[in-house]
Amino acid sequence: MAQVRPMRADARRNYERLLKVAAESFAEHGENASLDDIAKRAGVGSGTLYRHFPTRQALLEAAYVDRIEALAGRADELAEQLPPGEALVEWLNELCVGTIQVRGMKALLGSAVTDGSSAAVTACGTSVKGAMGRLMEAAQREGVLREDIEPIELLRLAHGVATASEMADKQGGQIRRYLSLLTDGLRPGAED
Amino acid sequence: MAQVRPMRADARRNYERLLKVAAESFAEHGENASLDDIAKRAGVGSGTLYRHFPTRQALLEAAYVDRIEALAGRADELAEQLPPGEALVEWLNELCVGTIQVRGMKALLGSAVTDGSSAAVTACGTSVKGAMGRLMEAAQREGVLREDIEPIELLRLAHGVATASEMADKQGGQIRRYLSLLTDGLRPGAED
DNA sequence: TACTAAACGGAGACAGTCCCCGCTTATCTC
DNA sequence: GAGATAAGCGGGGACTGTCTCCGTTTAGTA
Repeated sequence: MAQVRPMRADARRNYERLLKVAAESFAEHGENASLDDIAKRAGVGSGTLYRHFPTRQALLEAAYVDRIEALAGRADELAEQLPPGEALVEWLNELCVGTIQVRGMKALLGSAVTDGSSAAVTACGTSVKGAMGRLMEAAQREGVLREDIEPIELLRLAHGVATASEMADKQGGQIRRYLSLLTDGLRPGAED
Repeated sequence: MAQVRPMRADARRNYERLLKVAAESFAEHGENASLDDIAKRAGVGSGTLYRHFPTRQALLEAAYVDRIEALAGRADELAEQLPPGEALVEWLNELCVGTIQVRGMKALLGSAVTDGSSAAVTACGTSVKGAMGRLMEAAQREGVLREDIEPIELLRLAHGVATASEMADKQGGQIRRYLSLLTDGLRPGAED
């Protein structure tokens, strides 16, 4: 392991400022917030922004890692409080809510489960995949979830459900409805 | 009804050229193809493009209406050839394939089923909704599709499935897989 | 042929991305 | 503390794209 010398104090300061401003900007303007504008608001030149975060993805990820980690943590919390099947559904719901309501997170979560996404994004997707995997295994042990499905597949489907819900209602009011259509299937008799 | 005088010959010519070039460009570069570039390739100024098609949506729609009509027509064809349940699934599959493979159509179909989309787009979505409605009714009459679901909901879910499939594989190789997860549901025993 | 309204087209204002490179400054050494 | 040095800064500028405005051209008409 190569010794990494610590960041220079001014660099660290700027890095942190950028992260803070970026989170605000993405929340306010969505994933396409102007990067030059973020740099300006943080009081740095655009060169500085692009040095710290070479791509929009990189900045997006850095700005939201903690939120995503929290989401992953939430899975284990739910697993303790609810029976496996319900915990899974509940977490899927929270995942979809986050996807829709926290602007900018959709792109991030999306690319985390997309084939061929960058290694950097993969790192951030790993904990979400792990969380999903744990919930699914528990549900499968209980016999309430089919065996022939992978965590990444369900993550993608959740993203799809979020997309569908968003088309119906920007606030995510249809998430539970569409989620239940997915869990129950389209055949008759599935209606509760 | 006000008499609409016919388009001037040069205007009509340009209109048609633009449409042709636009379809090619969207196919090649996706929904974000440069509009100025389309104008250039069609041999007209950008002013002319924006006069005929005030927004990207308008151009996208005009370029793909025939394809969408064809898709709607395909529904009735399938309805004649297959039992209702299969016809529905088959059409959903073709819908998803189109959504993914014909670049530019995703945005269009998406906005057609989105709450609050423009009147212009609504017109183009109407025939798709009609086609979906007919297939669903037949399936419901046969008792192979739950009763408590609307055409627009299934269109949105199909869009979601297409989104999910696209994340797995840009070519749409997973469409049938994800579609079957939707139709069968996530409970055990649904695996065929 | 001459008129006129319809239509054209491209210059230019604006916004965004991203890189380059001369300048500044934090940190280390003595 | 003073000086050396490389890490880091920052904004100018090239580029790409959107979209409008308005002087010019031309199809259709009489």
